[in-house]
Amino acid sequence: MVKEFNGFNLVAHNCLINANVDWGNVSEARRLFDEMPERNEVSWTVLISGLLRCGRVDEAMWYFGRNPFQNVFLWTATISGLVHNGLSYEAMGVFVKMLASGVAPNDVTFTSVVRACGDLGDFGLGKSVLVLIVKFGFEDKLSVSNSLVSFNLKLGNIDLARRIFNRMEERDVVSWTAILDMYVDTGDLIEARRIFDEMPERNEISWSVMISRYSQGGYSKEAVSLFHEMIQCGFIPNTSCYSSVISALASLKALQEGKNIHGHVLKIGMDRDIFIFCSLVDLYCKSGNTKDGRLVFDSILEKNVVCWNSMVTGYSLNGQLAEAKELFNQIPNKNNISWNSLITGYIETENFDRAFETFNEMILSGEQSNKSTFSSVLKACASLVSLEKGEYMHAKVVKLGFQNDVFMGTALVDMYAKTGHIESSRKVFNGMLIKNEIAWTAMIQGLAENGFAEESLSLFEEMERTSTITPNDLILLSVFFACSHCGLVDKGLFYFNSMEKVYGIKPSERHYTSVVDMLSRAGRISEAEMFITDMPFEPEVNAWAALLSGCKTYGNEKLAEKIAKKLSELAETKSGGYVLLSNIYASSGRWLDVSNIRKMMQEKGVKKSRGCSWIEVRNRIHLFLSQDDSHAQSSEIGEVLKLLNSEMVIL
DNA sequence: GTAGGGTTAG
Repeated sequence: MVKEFNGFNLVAHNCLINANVDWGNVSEARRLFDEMPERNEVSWTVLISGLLRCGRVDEAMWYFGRNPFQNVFLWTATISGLVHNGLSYEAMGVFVKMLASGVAPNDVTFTSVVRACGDLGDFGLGKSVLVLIVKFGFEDKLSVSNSLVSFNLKLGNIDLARRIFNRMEERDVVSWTAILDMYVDTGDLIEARRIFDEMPERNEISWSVMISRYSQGGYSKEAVSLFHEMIQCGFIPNTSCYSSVISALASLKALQEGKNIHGHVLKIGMDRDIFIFCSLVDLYCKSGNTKDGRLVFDSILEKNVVCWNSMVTGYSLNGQLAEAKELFNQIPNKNNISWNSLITGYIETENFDRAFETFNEMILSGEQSNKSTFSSVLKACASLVSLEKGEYMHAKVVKLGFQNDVFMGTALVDMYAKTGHIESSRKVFNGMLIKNEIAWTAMIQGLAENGFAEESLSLFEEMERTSTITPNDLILLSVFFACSHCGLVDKGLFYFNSMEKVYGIKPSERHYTSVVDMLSRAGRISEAEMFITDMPFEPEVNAWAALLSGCKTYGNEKLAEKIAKKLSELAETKSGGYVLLSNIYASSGRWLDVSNIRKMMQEKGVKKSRGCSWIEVRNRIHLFLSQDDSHAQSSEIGEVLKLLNSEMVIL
């Protein structure tokens, strides 16, 4: 029996309110509700949950306070709505009031309440709720068990989550997806994939979990191929899948395929999803196309801070720092990622002064610097060889409690190594709780480049003995460098020969050059010559230079002449060739040849990067370029230099 | 009225 009043129908009216909320017409929904001569509990529930769904919390709570009805639906709708708006604390408050009012919670109430406990990260609270769940008899409800599994996963109680999962009599796609996410979270993507393949049922969310985690974990190719598989299996990808796969394509710089998906997304009308659009901005920018990235960015109607950051990063990555800075200034609600993006951009373009300036501004603005900030800024200290700044940053890292982070440790190891303080470097390295491949690389490389060849090699051997890490191309380069500098040629050759067979790494030009250097330094000139001619690709200019320097040390005039000729041919095509050749002539006192080459370079318009050095005095970097006296005190410095020269005694 | 998923920086 439908109740009629004033020619209106109460049930139909409630439906109309709901429909208006769904269409985003919240004001109309409110008007309809306010003008109703009579309302039942459904009217109140529909309006309040609708307002909460649209994020209009204050209005919703205003109505909630005036609602005359007592029923579990209304309480539950309000609790879940608050949780959805990130107001878990308030949600728990409503739950407590609900219990006090005498209305009994049901299974749906508990799923929301457990989620609130998870969002609050409060294990004790969760345990108290569990007591209530048992008291009301919902512990075996599938949805409640699922929420308990997720709660424990979120708080890191993996064993407990697993136990609840194993104890469940009934499992659905949600349970399986939660447990899949557990393996994904612990970084065991292989086990995660096994679970995924064996799941009795999959929906688009299970697919999206697997795809997004492949994408986030840097397994871009796997993400893309799983996406294709998903479509072949007849599933319709949701927005999450699209944003993840676009992000993976961005990492792969697969512009064409990304464009195809862009077109498809527009066609099916997913053109309002901010996640997809952030990834699209990233796609175009990572492929070097900031213009199109900007077009996509400008087309986003309601920009959030993430898409602003994507665009700033895009400009930064492509060296367009002026554009990056301009856009950065316009961000209405910057977060620390915005700052980090700009700082990284300055560092990548070697604008270290600007990087530090921006870092200081960041601190002054009250923005929290995080681990990423320091990992960038420490890199800048390393590039500037600025120990003073580096130590200052180290102190800040310790003060903020970041010192046990593997990224921090690695950045510090590298900074101390690059500034020549290998002892501090070792100290940081030894104190690191977790050492990954990059940390080992930094330390082995640091030792080798600071002349501690034996130590570098023994650390490499220690890594092989004590860790599961397999050497990468950079580590091997350092190993060759070390072998070369302590005359362990045969050892170096042994590792070179193991590269492909044992470690599965194809030697690059730089590895070959390193071996040429190793042989030349040891005086095994003919072997070096043979090696260079047998290389599978065109040798680097540096390889010839290494051989030439060996010839000179060991007095092989004939070969030296041949190489010099070869080098002058190469100089025609390779940009660094002229510079190298002129240096070689200079070192053997052939000044006429040197000046000829310089002339040739000028005529051909070849740019030589200028010689450059700097010192740090009282926390300021003083930069000096060759043939340039723009330093403010250059004339005084020149005078002092003259004085020092006159005082020098030639022995 | 419910539980599981997504975008940016190192």
